[in-house]
Amino acid sequence: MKKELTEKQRKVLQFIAQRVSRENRPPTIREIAQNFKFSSTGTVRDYLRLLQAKGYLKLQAKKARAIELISEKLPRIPILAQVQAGSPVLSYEAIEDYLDLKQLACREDEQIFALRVKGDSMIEAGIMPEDLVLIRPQLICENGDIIVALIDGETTIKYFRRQQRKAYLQPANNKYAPILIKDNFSIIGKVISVIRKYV
Amino acid sequence: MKKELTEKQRKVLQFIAQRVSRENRPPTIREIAQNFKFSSTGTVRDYLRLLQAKGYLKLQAKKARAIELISEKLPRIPILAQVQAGSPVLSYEAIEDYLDLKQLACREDEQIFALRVKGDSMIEAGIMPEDLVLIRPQLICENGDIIVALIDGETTIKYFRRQQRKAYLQPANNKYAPILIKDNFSIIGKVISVIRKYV
DNA sequence: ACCTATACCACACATTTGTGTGGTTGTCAA
DNA sequence: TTGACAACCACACAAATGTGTGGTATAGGT
Repeated sequence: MKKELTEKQRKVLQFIAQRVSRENRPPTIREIAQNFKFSSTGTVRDYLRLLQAKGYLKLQAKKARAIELISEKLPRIPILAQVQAGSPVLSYEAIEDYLDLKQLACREDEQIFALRVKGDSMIEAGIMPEDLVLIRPQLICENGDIIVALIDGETTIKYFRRQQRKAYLQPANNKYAPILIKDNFSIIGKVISVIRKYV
Repeated sequence: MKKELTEKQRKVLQFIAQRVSRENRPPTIREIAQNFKFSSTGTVRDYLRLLQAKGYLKLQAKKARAIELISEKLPRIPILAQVQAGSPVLSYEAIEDYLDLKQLACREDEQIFALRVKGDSMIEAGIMPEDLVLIRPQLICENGDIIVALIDGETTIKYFRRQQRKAYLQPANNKYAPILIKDNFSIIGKVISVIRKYV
């Protein structure tokens, strides 16, 4: 079922994918023609039909911008199991999975939000200052969760630890001591993800 | 500049946003009319112009499906500067920015890929085992970059350090010693991002 | 009573856009 | 040499689509 693409065909497909990603809508046939300096719309139509025949996209007849990309065939961010010498060859065996950025934030109906980390209290858990942490709001949490809590009016990110009848907010930095939870405390949510960007 | 929407106007905007999200392209005027059972395209056009005037979207004249949503007005993942008590109220002042997952991987024409981290050699840089690191392939790098390199046939993530005429791969873990770069060495790319998911 | 805004409708029109027909050129394998 | 396929072009046509003009009805404010 899966058929290989020529270099040119791949470029056409990639152009469409870029447009969808950047402008949130597919290009028209004439926009594609313009990009590749084709003087005939027929050329593009032939490409589209070919790409459709090979299963890379689906066309809706007589609709404007009716190119539906088949997502499983799109260039995505592959998670590689192993890297070979030279330029990273994307051989089939090496691809462990694909990264889906959308699913980082899970469901759309959940009110996920992000916080920028201040301070080094979770540094031993790999949460560095200036990292972004994604938070799923929830009022209860389990022992060992990394949570965002409000204590004495201040936001803090810590491990949640329960021992016998007591609960603690525990930093991941031996410079700081655990905080016994008493009053003036509320849980904001659970840290579900950490994101860091370099430069 | 920012003006409030009526219930109906909000529903029209929401419908457009849903279509963009689900089908990766905006609806046509007639598709909107059909959804809301408007018998005239003029009705929809009036809504669109109104929404444009209020800053919720931008129309491109005489183009099909040319509705560009103004993203800052759409529900996204907000990066909060401060969190208030109770459920996180998304007050205007608290929102520092919005998280754009797409821009994590930068340009699409770059062959970004991801690796799952094995081992604890970069743990003091906040890169933990099982984290995903996004890699931008490049053959040269600067002093201090965190890079993925192939040394003696093995993939490794380290700091790249240059001193006088020598270059080292330096772990971020004092259990391990820096590795002097000699032969059998090639740079795969630079670590541009770190992503961690809990549960 | 008058003005403004929202929320529609009907219909014509022009442009955009997809589609069909019929080509050319070159390569590669049978 | 024939056939298949990639990679194009020119041009006409019809359908999809946005736009313009000119309406009606209702509600709220002044």
